[in-house]
Amino acid sequence: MRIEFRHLRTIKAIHDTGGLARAAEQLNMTQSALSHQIKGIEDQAGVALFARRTKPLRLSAAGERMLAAAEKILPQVVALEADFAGLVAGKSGRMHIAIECHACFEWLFPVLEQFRKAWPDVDVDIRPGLAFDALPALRREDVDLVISSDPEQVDGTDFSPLFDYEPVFVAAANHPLARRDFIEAADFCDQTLITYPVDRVRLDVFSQLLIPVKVEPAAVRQVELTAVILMLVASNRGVAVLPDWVVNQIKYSADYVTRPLTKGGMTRRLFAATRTEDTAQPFVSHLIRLARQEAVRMGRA
Amino acid sequence: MRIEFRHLRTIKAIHDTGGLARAAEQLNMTQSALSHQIKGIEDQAGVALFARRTKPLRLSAAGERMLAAAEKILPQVVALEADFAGLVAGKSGRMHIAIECHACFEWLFPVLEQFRKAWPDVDVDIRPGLAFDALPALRREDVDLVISSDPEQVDGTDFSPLFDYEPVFVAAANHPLARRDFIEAADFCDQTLITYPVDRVRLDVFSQLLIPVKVEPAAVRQVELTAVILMLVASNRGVAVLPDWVVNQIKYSADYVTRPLTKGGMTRRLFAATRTEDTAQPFVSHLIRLARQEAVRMGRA
DNA sequence: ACATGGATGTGAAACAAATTCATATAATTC
DNA sequence: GAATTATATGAATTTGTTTCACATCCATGT
Repeated sequence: MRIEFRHLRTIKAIHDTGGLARAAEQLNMTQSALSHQIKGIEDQAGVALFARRTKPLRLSAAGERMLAAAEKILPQVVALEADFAGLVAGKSGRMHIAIECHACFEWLFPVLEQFRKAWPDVDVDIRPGLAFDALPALRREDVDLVISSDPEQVDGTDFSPLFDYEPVFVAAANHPLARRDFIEAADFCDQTLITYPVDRVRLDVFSQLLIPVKVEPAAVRQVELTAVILMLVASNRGVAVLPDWVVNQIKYSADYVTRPLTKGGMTRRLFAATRTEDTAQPFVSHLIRLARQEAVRMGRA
Repeated sequence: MRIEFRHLRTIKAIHDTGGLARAAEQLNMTQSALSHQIKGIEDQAGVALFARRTKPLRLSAAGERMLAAAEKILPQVVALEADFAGLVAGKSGRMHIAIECHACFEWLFPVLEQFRKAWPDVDVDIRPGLAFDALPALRREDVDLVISSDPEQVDGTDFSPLFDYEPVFVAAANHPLARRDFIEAADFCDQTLITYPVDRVRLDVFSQLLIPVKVEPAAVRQVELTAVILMLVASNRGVAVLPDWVVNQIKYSADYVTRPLTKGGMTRRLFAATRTEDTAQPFVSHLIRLARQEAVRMGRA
């Protein structure tokens, strides 16, 4: 017989109540059961847990050590059980997020800051490096939410719309294309296009504009950070296409000009993909609500 | 079914080995048993511990939390079991000491310092406030060793001789009795006697000298600290009787004079009382050996 | 798609362990 | 020292865990 929590609870109860009978009552068992239990541990460990010489059973040296261990360990189990209870009640959980849309970091981060305050027991994280393959990762429970603009009809996966955005053309104020009313695919063929370092199919410019008409920019340069992309654009090292809300926040700068893509402009919609079973979880829907609010806030900025 | 160590071990093994089958092998059980076990916890807690969607069974959010708890708790149990093993092997244990002889603090403390280094896993303590009633406390396992000069023939209690000492009369150098060759009981009847604040029967002067011949000092003043007793004696506020080894250490001072009690001097023997079952414990006998060595050292001082 | 191999899940039976019941034994109190 | 209170013990019982045998499921290659 190995030591089990049961035994720790028993030791503690006997010590607290100062007797087998009272301890048994507290644990909803018979005094006999406890006696057998103690005997079991003593046989197994080969040490006496109690001084039998006296009547109101007192702890021996070994017993004291076991009690000390019990007082340290039991609360941790209680915490674990409470944790589970929280998980069941939807008060705690995990919210690991994959972002297909590279620029989403910008608005997601402040949203998560808010979220953390509302759900302190939920384990929040953003998992980069899943730009492609994000939906399988969702199924696999590697992540719990995927930000994507390409809803797919997958069984067991819900796509909740977050907000619409417009991929816009960005160029330096003195760029030749800056004078156009709108930009077309063909305009890119003699341009250097600066993009995030992800697969082309994940970039709106390519998937929505260039690939369908088979236009290839003169050059493509991949840059990680949004701020750097804008810097390069400002210094006329190339042009870019970014979500409107990224550029909105620096629109006041005279260095950049934004122009719609195609005559009427292009509209895209961002979705939060979640497992159907999780969608109803209170903290999941709350995060989605927060994201929508953030979109409104960005629109005003 | 409540959470038990078994379950923690299971979770950890599955995570470590990355599969039920391998984990089962490591735990010397069948894969089926683990499957049932997991189901048991999941039913009980109402949470899924694993993501069943994938094949190489992966931990879910709840599972990760349980694993975290397991990694924290299991080592503590191992420590407890190691502790027990040490207790059995006699490498660890408890050594709570009661001193009947109030002045024994002086030599016991350095002995315990040495002892602690040799037996770091033994829980050492000196329990004051048991001056009387010390032997029952030993039986009761309140303490594990009693320093006493009154061996009693008690069943199950061993008295190991430590060393002999001589209770000596101490007075200021200019005290009238200082000129005597030795001191008798009758000499106390017009003196103020300074003693430790304990029951008279525990004081050698009374039990060995004054009580048998029914002599009462003019006054008795009780003082806690040895240093203070000597200070008072030096300033002629009274006389005292202390073990020779206490006075030896300050003998060079011209302020005090020591004289034997009765013509031939009085000899007393100090014993260590232990429970018979414990006497053979290696650390118990080692402490007794250290005490005897300390006596030799004191004799030389 | 379909077969295949590796891994997990499940029900019934076997097994092991913990608990209870009834009662003995031991320590404490008056 | 009798009464009282507290712990121990053995056998029976109940409860819980593990095994066995087999069903299922998932991933992969064809």
